[in-house]
Amino acid sequence: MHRWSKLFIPTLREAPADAEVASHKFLLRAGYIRQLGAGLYNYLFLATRSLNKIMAIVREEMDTIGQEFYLPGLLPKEPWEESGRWGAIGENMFRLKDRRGADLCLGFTHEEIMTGIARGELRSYKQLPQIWYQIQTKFRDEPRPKSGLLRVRQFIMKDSYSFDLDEAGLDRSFNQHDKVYRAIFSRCGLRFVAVEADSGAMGGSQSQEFMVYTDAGEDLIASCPVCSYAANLEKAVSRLGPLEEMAATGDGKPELVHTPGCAAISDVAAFFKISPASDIKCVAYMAERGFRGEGHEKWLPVAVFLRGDHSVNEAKLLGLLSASELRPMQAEELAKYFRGPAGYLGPVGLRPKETANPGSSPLEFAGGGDVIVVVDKSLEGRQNMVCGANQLDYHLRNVAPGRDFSWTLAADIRNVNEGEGCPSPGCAGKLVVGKAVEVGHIFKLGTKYSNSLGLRVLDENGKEVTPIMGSYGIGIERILTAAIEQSNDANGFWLPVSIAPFTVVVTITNVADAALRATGENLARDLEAAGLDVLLDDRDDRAGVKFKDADLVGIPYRINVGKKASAGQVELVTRATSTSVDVVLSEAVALVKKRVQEEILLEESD
RNA sequence: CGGGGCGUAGCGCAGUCUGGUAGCGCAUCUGCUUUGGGAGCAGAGGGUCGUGGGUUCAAAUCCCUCCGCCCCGACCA
Repeated sequence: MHRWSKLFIPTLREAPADAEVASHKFLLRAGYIRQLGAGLYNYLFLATRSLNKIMAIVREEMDTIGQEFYLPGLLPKEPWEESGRWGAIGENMFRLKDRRGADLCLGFTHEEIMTGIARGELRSYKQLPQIWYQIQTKFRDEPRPKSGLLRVRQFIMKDSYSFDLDEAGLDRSFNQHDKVYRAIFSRCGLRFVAVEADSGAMGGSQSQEFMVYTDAGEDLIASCPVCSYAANLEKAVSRLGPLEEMAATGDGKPELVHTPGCAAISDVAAFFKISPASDIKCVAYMAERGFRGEGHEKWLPVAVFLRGDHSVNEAKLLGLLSASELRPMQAEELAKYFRGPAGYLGPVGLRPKETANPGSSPLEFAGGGDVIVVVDKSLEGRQNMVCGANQLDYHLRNVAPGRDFSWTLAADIRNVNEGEGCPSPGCAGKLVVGKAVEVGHIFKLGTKYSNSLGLRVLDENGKEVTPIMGSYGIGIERILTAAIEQSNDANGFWLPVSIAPFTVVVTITNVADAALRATGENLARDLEAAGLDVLLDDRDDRAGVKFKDADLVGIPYRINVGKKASAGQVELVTRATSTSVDVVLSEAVALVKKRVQEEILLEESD
């Protein structure tokens, strides 16, 4: 039996000053974790119990579709060179040398290693499909660790990898993961949503994230309250409402207008008495293609045009250009490519580069032209717009995209705004945007790794084929942090029974009273015999101290053994609702069991 | 890496501007009282003031170096 008096549960009355988000504060205060360094935490007793329960659920569910492995965290360079990621990943990978000077890294993710195993062993289509997974420590040299366990440099991940013969097989593996992930997060008591996600510059056809809404999260999610549409803002699209075009002036051709001091969109809109939606905003970037090392292309000029009331989504732009990095153009570059200053940039008169291979990825650009001109789709077909004239203090009006200027690419590169129309066909809902934390991600990889590492099997015709892969991740600590973020108050937090370090704490209000003590001991033993995880608070402290601690540390149920015990009664407190009921001592075990059972059923039915 | 902030007892902080005995609350230890919402009284322990250097009779305090941590921006579980 676990006796609080013998355990190391260092609770804090005050949170350390540098903890900002709720989960970070409470994990520290409740004695779950202690910080070792930036993005590095020691997990103490309670955290370890909770994480073990989470991993047990993950394992149980994953075992229904896959096989558990355990790979090294310390990895040689060679597989990463074969895939090209030794150079591509850059600073985010921890690198080291062994005593002989050989390059090694700390495991960041394991596509290369799993694919290497497959390459060495898989020979026939008859051996497919395979789903291999592991629960293992990952190391990432994050540019900025933050928010306690939410973003760290060492964390536990369940990662799995699927190998299939064809697209249909990949669909099955992907859907199996989708189903299993939903079961895992439900059983962990999370209120989550599955959203469409960006698959990044790496290609890949489909990508879905599992998100838990919380202000501590770093992602923005657009979702429709009417239908089931939900997407990461990096990927989200929307339907725009109808717009009234401005009337043309003069002969309807572009007309130069003196607009002194009107550098900002709001100034321009006020000057012309138009809505920002009728103004063309310009954002000028330099884009880097390829990655440092091989195949590196130097900075390319990119001019992005979109509606004045819209903003550029850099993730979409990166994907569109197959670029690895973006930075704003500097003043000399603006002068070179636009011959005009910031605030008065416009598309008219630019010479757009042409794409050498329209529609394919990665895009290549033909010679000729000065700058890659990207136009947001919402500008297509517009009339009589206002834009910068590429000279100080002048704008153009009566500008029609397509008639008065052309472009290299027209695509969706803007951020969705809250209130815009849901993109689902026939849906009239208006999108809402909320912050969320990512707890899982499932991803169709395609043949990137099987190709680069040379994984082939023979199909039924004896022909060599390249298996198609998926990769799938769950952040174990993030399940715990997300659970805390979604269930806390001023006094502490409460975890779902499934992942709480203990299910019930038996609080003996006064251990100096031998009768109370005996009652508490017996009750705790009976609860344990009934299969519950019990913590007996037998500390020689005042009742108030023990109540405060119990409220703090995330245990969902508490039984007070106190003044009514002599009358054969104890008190069952439900932390989530802060409500208590008196219960006859002899019925206490059954009641707790019933509550726990109900909660588990509720979570599993989500 | 760019920008902002911080580093003084286990935790939260004051002291730094204006150099001169290192302090407060909580926690800890001992004793007595108390015992259903972070007890009271009495006593005690605990500090290379992040590091290194400089200025000075004298540095937590002024100057420089380095290190660490937190927050805001580009990455991801």
